[in-house]
Amino acid sequence: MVKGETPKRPNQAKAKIRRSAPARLTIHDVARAAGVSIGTVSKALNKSGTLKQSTREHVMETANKLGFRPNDLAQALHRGKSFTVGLISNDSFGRFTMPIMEGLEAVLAEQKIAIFMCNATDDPVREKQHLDQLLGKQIDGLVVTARRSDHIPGIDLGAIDLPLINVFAQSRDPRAFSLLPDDEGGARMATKHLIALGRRRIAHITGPESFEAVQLRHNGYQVALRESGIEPVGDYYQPGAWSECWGREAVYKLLAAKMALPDAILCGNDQIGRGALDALRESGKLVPDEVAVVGFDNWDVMVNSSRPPLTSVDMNLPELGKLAGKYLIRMIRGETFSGVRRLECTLHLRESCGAAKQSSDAFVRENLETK
Amino acid sequence: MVKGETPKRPNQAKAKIRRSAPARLTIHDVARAAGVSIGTVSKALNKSGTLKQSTREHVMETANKLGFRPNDLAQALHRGKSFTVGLISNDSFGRFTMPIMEGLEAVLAEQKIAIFMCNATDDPVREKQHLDQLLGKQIDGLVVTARRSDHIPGIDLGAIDLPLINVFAQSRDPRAFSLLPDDEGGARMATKHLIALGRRRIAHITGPESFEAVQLRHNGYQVALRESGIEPVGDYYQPGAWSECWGREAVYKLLAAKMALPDAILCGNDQIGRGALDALRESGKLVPDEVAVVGFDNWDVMVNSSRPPLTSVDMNLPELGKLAGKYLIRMIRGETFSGVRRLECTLHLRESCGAAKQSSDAFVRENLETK
DNA sequence: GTGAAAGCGCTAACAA
DNA sequence: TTGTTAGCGCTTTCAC
Repeated sequence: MVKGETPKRPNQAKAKIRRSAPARLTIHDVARAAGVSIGTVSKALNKSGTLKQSTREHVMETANKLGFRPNDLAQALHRGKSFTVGLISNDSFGRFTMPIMEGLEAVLAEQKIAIFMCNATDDPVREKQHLDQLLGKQIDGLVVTARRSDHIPGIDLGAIDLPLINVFAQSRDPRAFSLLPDDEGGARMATKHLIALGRRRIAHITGPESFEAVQLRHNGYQVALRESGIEPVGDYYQPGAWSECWGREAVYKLLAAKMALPDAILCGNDQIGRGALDALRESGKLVPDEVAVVGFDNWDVMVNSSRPPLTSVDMNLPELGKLAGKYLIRMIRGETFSGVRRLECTLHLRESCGAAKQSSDAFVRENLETK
Repeated sequence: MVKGETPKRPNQAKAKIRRSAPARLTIHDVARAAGVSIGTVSKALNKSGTLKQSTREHVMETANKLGFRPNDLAQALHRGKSFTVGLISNDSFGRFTMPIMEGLEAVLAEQKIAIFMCNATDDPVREKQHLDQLLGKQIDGLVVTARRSDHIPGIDLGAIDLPLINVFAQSRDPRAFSLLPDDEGGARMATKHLIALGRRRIAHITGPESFEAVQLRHNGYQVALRESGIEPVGDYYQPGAWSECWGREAVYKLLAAKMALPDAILCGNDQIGRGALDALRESGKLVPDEVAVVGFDNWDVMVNSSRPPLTSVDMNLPELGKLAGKYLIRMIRGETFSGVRRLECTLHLRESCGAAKQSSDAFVRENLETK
C-alpha cells in the first residue's frame, strides 16, 4: 500500500536556527540594501508619494534582486482591507459550484483578490463556524453558493456589514442579493426553438416539482407554447426525478398513453434527456426525425456521449460566477445591491433536435425581450 | 434578461461615518468593557498565562456579549504563522480535484486552517502569479493538484522553505512529495475479483497509453492474471480514449474479432465501462451472465445510471484529500516527507459483475500486501 | 525628495 | 495575579 514513503527525521531546529535558512525578507532589508529609508522603499514599491525617478528605480531593482515579497498580512492590517473574499459552498464543491467558482476566480484574480473556500454542506453549524473563521480573517466580501437555486435560510450576518452575494442560491431575506440562471427564459427559448423546427406536440419531462427551477422552467415552456398559439397538453408534462431512469420511464409512459406521441421533448436536465434518448432509440423511434429532444445544463459528459448528441440549454455558470465577481467588487467599493438578478441561458444545438453533424456545437442566443 | 435587479445609490459615506456602523471591535474595547488590561484579555482568550478563574470567565463573557472576534491578521503577523494554506488546482476545479478538496478541507477545518484556492489550468504563468500571491499571504503550506496523475514540471519554490504536497499530481523533482491513488493495486484487485467470479477471458479496455495511470492499471491487470496462472491475451488489451464512444467501439471490435468473446471486461474508467455495457446490451450479450464488466472511478452519475449498474474501482479521492491534510499539518509542524505515497483503492460491487440487486453498493476492500 | 515615527490589532516577555 | 510595553511588517502623515 505504501510505496515510496520516505519520512525523514522531524525538523527540530529552533526558530533562531531556522532564521538562518532563507529568512523572510522585510522592507527593512530592502531599505538597508538600497541605502535608503523604509519610507522610501514603501513609496517606491507602492508608486505613491513623490520620489526621484532614479531612487524609485534603484529601490525596485534592489527589491527584485533580493526577491522581496511584501507581507500582505501587515499590509491588510494597516489598510483594514484584506483583498480576500470568502466562498461558502453548500454543494460539496459539486457540479454546479465548480463552474461558478471558475468564473468567480477569474474575475477576482485580476484584482489580486484571493478566495477562501469553505464547504458547509447545508449544515448550519459548520456554516456558522466557517463564517466566524472567515470574519476573523477580515474578508472583504462573501459569496454563498447552494445545491440548487431554491430558497435557503440565508447566512445571517447579524449586524456585520459585509458585502454578500448568493449565487445559484436564493435567500429569504429581502435585502439579500442573489444571482441565478434564468430558468424560465431558458426553457422558453428551448421550446421556441422546437416550435420553430415545426414541432407542435411538445412534452416536458422534468425533475421534482418542489424545485423552483422545475416550476420556472415549466412556466417558460407553457409561455412559449401559448405565444405560438399552442395549448399545453396536461399529460405531456411529466415531473418526476432528476435521473436518467426517470427520463426512460417517462418516455415509456408517453409511448404507452393513448394520446399522440410527442414530436419533441423538453427535458429538465441532461440526465433525463439522456434517458429519454435511450428509451426512444430502444423503442425504435427516430431522433430527431420523429421526436426531437432538448436537455438542460449542457453537461459535457452527458450531451456528447448520448446518442445522438443532445441539444441542451446552458446556464452559463462560469459567466454567472464572473458576474458575481464583478458585483462583489462593486459592493466592496461601497455600492449596494439587493433582489434577484437572472442571467440569460443559451441553447447549444446538437443532433438530437436536428443540428447538422458538423456543427454539432452550434450556439444560439435568442433575443428575449425583458419581461 | 434582468429581472429583479435593484441597484441602490452607491454608498458614498466616508470612512468616519461608516465607523458609526458596527465598528470592528478590538481587544481594547473588550478590555475597557471588562475593566481589565489588554494583556489580561489576551490571556483569557488564548487560555494562556495564569489568571484567576473568575477574571477569565468575566473576560470571556464580556467578549461574547460584545461579539468580539479577534483579528487573525494581527495574530498571524505577530506569530509568523497564518493558519492558512494554499491550493493550486490544474484541473479547473474538476471532477477529480473536488473530492480531494472535500477531504482536505474537512481535515484542515478541524485545525482551524483555512484554504486559499486558485486555479492555474496548466498555465505556468498563472501558476507563478498565484504562487506569488499565496506567498504574500504568508501561507503555511501548499497543495497542488493536477488533471491526472502524470508528471508535471512541479512548482518551483526556489529557495523558499514551504511545505508542499502534490495530490493526484506527480512532480519530477525527487525531493517532492506526492500522494496518488494506487492505480496498479486497484486494477489488480478488480481483476482478481473477476477471476474469483470464475472469469478467465478478461479483456481490458482503457484510455490512451500516454497516461501513466493506463500503464499502471494495465500492469495490475496483468499481474493479477499471471498470479492466477492466466496468460494475458494481447488482443484483449485495448487502449484508446477515455470516452463512452471508445468503450462501445472497443466492444464491437472484440465482438468482430475471431477470438473467443471475453467473459469479463476491466474498463479504464466508468465512461468506457458504460459504453461497453451499452454495446454489449445492444449486441444481445447478457451482463453479467455472459460478460461481467468493471469500471474505474466509481463516478456516481455513471455507475448508477448504466444498465446494469456498474461495479467500479474507487480511488477514494476524499480519503486522499484527508491524507494530504494530515501530512500537510505534520509538515507544517516541521516533519519532512518526499517520494510517492499511494492510497489503496476499493471495489464497489454492483450488478454488472453479478452483485445481488439489493446490495448494489457493497464494498470490498481486499488486503493486498505491500509489494 | 527623503527620513522619522506613529500606529493597524494582537501576543508575550517582563514588571509590578 | 494582573498591567505595561515592545514589537510583528507595513503605510502614511509630517518634519526636515
